[in-house]
Amino acid sequence: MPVTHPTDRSSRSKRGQLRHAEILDAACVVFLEKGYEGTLVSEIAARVGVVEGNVFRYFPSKRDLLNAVLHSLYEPLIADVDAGFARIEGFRARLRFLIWRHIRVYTETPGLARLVLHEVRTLADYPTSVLHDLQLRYTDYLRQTLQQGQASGEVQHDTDFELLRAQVYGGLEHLLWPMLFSRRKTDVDATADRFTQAILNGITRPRNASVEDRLERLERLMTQRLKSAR
Amino acid sequence: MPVTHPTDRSSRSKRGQLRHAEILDAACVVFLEKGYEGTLVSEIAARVGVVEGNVFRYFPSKRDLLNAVLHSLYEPLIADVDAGFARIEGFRARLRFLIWRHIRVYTETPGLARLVLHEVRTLADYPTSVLHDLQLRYTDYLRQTLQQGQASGEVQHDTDFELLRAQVYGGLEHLLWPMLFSRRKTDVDATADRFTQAILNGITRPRNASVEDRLERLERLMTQRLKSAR
Amino acid sequence: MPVTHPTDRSSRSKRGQLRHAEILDAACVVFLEKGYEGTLVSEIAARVGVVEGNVFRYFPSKRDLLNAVLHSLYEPLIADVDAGFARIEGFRARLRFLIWRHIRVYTETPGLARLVLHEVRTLADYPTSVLHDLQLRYTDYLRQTLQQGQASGEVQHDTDFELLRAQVYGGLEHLLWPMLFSRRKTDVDATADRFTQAILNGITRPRNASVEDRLERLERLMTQRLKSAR
Amino acid sequence: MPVTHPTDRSSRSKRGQLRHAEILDAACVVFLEKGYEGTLVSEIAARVGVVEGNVFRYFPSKRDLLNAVLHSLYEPLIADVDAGFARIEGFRARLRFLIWRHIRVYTETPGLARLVLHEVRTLADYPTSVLHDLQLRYTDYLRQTLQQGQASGEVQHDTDFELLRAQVYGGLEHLLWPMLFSRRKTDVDATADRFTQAILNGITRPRNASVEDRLERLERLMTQRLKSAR
DNA sequence: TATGAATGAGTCTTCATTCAT
DNA sequence: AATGAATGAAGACTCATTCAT
Repeated sequence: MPVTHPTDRSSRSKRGQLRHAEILDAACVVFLEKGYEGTLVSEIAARVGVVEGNVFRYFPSKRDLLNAVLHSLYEPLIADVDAGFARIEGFRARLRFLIWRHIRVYTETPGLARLVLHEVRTLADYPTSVLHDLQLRYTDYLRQTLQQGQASGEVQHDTDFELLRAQVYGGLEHLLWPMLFSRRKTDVDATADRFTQAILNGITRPRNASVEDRLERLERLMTQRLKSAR
Repeated sequence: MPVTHPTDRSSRSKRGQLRHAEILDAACVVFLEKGYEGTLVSEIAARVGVVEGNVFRYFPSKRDLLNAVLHSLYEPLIADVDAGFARIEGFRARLRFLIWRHIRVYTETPGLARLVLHEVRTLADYPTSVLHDLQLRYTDYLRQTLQQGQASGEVQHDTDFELLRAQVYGGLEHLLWPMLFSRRKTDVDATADRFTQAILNGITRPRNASVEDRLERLERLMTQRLKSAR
Repeated sequence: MPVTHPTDRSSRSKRGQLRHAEILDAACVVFLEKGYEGTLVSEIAARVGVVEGNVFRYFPSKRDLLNAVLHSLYEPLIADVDAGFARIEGFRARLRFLIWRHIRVYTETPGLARLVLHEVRTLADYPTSVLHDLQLRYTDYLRQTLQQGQASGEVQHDTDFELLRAQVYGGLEHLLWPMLFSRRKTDVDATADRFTQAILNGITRPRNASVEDRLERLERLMTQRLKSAR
Repeated sequence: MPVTHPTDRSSRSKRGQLRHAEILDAACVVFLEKGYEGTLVSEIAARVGVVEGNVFRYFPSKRDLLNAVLHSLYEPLIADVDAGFARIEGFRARLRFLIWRHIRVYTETPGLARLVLHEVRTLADYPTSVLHDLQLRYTDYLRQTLQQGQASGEVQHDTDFELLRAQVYGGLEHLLWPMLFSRRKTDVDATADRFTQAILNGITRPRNASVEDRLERLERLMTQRLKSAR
């Protein structure tokens, strides 16, 4: 699954590849910090220590540079999720993992969410963009998890994936957004637990919790009586 | 003999009020379509058919114009929600109403969500902005609804409002976002039902689906017992 | 010496004359405070309580309004200097009066000096302007005073008026300019005395300070001589 | 690998330095001719033959450009005055030199005085500006000269430096101002002589010139008589 | 491969002045 | 005589991108 760029990597010298990476790293930092519009190509260049125009030797446009940055951030993330999937089994555990991992994106790469949601998705050409593909791949693990839950009977059969995806990623986005600006550290595990719980069971009280208890007791009693009566 | 300013509504002629409204309408269209940064004051002016500078007779700055637009969109929305609350009773019905009404915002004012979430909230001064107040007022109905649900015992007592709000509005945002670009009409009622259901009950199958089955069995047993006891 | 304006005064109603004066007064305040460029026609209008465009019914342009303001300020000033001249006699007393009166302009109408020197004289058409005439009339009293001093033998016959005028008004301008921004009150009389002294006698020590000493000695000698001669 | 900015002189190519100088020269001409407000950045650019925005590669703002212009004009001037001071001794000669040199500023750099006095000193931030420093350095030579004159007994001990400075630079400004618009050449030396004379001795006739002569004669006579009488 | 100069199309905002009513 | 809407010509500053060297 090699990363490919419009400019053929093979046609670049060792020095050139280094420069390419330097610019990418610098762009990463600046884009995450300032967003797309707020980022100046000149600042990226200055950070690398090259001249403004030189950036365009490596990336045809600011937008292409952004795409490369997104690519470089998403690929390891997706790989990490993939590894988690290989390690973790069970519908509930996997759902919780996906949520937990996503929260970590917010805490470890603050700015990525903003960049993706508030800057890039706005651009008119989003549906055809590189980012769209990356997001599809990233969210596909949730689709698999849902299917697994349905197969195991833990999840209702008619649960809509689109809706679930919206709930998970949209909900987390709103929940975590304010954190980007607050000083408080987020308790990743606790937040993941609460959120997963809400997704799984909703907010209503199991109305018949005590009913069940009573039923169970009754059944036990009856069964004993019936046995002993025989 | 008070000093009058263009912003004094009282000091504006019929024609002036009309122009004010025209500019506001045009700004509304353009802001919703292109976002804040993407909007040119010159385009708004052109749409109305006046010179660019004339816009500033009515609104001191581009930002003020945006605020006026947001105000003009939110106020009737909030009023409508308020009316709904006066009409509708019961925790479940109200929750469903809030969700249903929010979906209608997306279908009837596509772009508002994007404008609010992807453009304005990004601006550094958001917390002190007019929009922030409007959003607080808008989302407060959900807070009331949650409290009502907890009071009536339908909702778990420890349900976090922040989390619920994130789930509802964040989830709907993600769910409805693609609709802005698709041609399909959204079935507002069906979507509201499904979403409300997900929020209330989560996605897992109710473990106690067989309560009735078991009751039936118990009844059968008891009946037999009584018969045999005779 | 009636003040004449491009718009014939006779063609204006009583109300119109009042408005004319109101605008002039307001303009006076604002021009003195903010300078020419810094003054907005709209602010003048607002101060009067009329609409921006209405100012132009009374004064064809901002520049004309400025001229009228300068006129209204200089005429009484010149009249006052004239009255002083009728009252005061003698070269030295008159020179001191002119200096003293000019210092009062700075203390009583701060802003006029700035307006004249730093704003108006800069304009390319200064030499042909109304202001130029007013300044000529204002400074002519110094010319008369100089001639009087020369006639009485108190002033060197070849003293250049241009130079004297420059020394007096230029020197005072520089001396008093910083005062416009400082909080300290100026001692008008003391300043006038010092300045007049500098103009009259320069800064060097009178070589003949000891004339009286020497006269005294001579008188002593003569007295001794006469005594011994007896 | 330091981050380089256009303002780093070291990071500029030969061509860049040339352009820098070209812009500075053009700005010098236009600022001196039209003043600060009257100067358009676009005109400076046009004069150099570059696009308007390119000016901002070399000078961050119009105001910075002005400062650079003032710097480039004052520094050689101050250096020249300093050299004059090293060459010339004596209170009178130095005062005359300062006046003479200042007149040459007006004849050789017409517009500088206007720029400094009528445009820049007006700006609100003058006291903290580059110009303020330059002016302090420039006028400090007069302060030294005054002290020297007082030390040698040629100048009254209570002469106020503020007043002298005002007389010299304010007087010269007024005196030379009309020259900026006249066609006549100024006789620098003659003007310097006259002005210095006025500053030193004022305008009044040495009332007791003949008195001294007579006294001197008397004293001589008396002394001789006394000697011979013994 | 890199530099740094140059471009050009904005972008919001200001304000004296005119004009229809 | 007054209103207030409308105009139009700036005017400083930005920034992605191109290009000659």
